[in-house]
Formats: sequence, structure tokens, C-alpha cells
Amino acid sequence: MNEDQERMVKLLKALANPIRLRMIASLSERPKHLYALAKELGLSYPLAYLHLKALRNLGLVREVREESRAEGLPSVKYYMASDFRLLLSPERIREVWGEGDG
Amino acid sequence: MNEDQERMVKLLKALANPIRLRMIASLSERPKHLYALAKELGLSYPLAYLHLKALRNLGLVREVREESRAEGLPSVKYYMASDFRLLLSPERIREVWGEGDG
DNA sequence: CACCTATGTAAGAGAAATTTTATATATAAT
DNA sequence: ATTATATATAAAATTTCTCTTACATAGGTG
Repeated sequence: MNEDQERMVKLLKALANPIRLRMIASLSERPKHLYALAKELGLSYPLAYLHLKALRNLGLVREVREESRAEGLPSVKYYMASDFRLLLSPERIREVWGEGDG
Repeated sequence: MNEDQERMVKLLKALANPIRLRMIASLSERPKHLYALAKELGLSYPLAYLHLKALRNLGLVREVREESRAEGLPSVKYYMASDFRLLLSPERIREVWGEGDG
């Protein structure tokens, strides 16, 4: 697997999960912190934490600084959905995966 | 999960696998039968069979009749990639998954 | 007849993903 | 003080996914 191929599989695996899709949907409405997101979606904090971590690792969700806080303050971390775009079609898949062997 | 949501997760799960992506890439070049596809991709027949079944179940790959065969003949089954199109973006995900709770 | 092609499936082993439980820390409110 | 908010992570348990092994069938070739 080359880099593009690996990236595509990782993205698809990350998105192939209802909890992570709901997280993206919610965090694309407005930024929130993880504790609030967990409550909103009816998840335990550790579970929400693990799912969010997976999304952050791929750049699908990112941290945003809350502006109303002075420098050096403990930080309540806000997250928002990144603006990504992934098209899946036979042609696109062939572009990335095709012609390896014939 | 409503029907659209379930469909989206199933499609993403089906696509989140390098073997199945390679199958789609290959079967979008030209139709072939499963035995040949398995050899081409270096897979055991049973493994190829299971992955192709998953793709067929979702309509991502479909069977095509070989024209050069007379009626009633045993049938060497040919498969080709269906022409699908799936766009993933925060907006699209919010359309399907958003507003459930907040 | 043995071998290669060709299809179809079940059952179990093994690997990966998901979820829970537990632990640790810290601030703010009642 | 106790409760609720808030973050962070490890480890174990559970569930799902993936893959191999085994079995059954059949046509064609050397």
C-alpha cells in the first residue's frame, strides 16, 4: 500500500462508524468541548475520548482555542470538524488502487 | 439509526478495506470472473469469495452475463463494478446525521 | 486418472475494533 | 465537604472483522 492508499483506508475506517459520524455532524454545527459532546450523544467520557482521538489523529476534527480565555489559563478545549471532502466512485478508486497488477 | 444512516455506515465499512478497494478498481477496468480476480490479486478463492459477496450485497459490484454463452450453459459468472458515487464531507454527514439531538 | 479451472459455503482461528471499568487529577458550584 | 464539571489514559472484556482450513461439486485438459 502506498501513502495515498493507506490514507484512503484510514479515512474510510474512521468514517465507517456511527458514533464518529455523529461526532462530525455535531462538531460541524458548532465547536464544543468533549465532555459536552459526550453528554449530548449519550456516551461515556472515555468512549467519546477514544473516538474523538481517532478523528483528531486523521485531522477530521481539530482543536480550537476559546477566544474568551486569557493566556496561560487551564483551557477548556473546544473541538470543531475540519473541512474535508472525500469522493468515492469506481473511477476515483481506480485512480488510487488501479494498475497495480493489471 | 435510520435507513440512510445505516446505508452510509454499511457502504463505508465495505469500502474501508484494501482488498475490497482493489477488487472495485480491477472490476471497473473490465468484468472478470471471481477465480481470475482472486489469482490477479493474489488471494485464496474463499477469501476473494467472501469479499466479493460483501460488495455484491451492497450493490457495489454486480453480476454480468457473458454474451458469448448459449442458454442453459453452466455459466462462468462475470462481475463488474457498479457505478456509484459517495461524497463525504462535514455538510453531507450533517445532512444525514445531524439534528438528532442538538 | 490426475491436474487445473471454476464455484460455493461452513466453521473455526486469529486479529482488530469497540466498549467498559478503573484510576488519576483539577476546578467550580452548592 | 460533596457533587458536578472537565480532562486524560490504561487495561481488560467484548464484539466484530478477517482469514484460513476443510469440504463438496463439476467441467475440461494432458
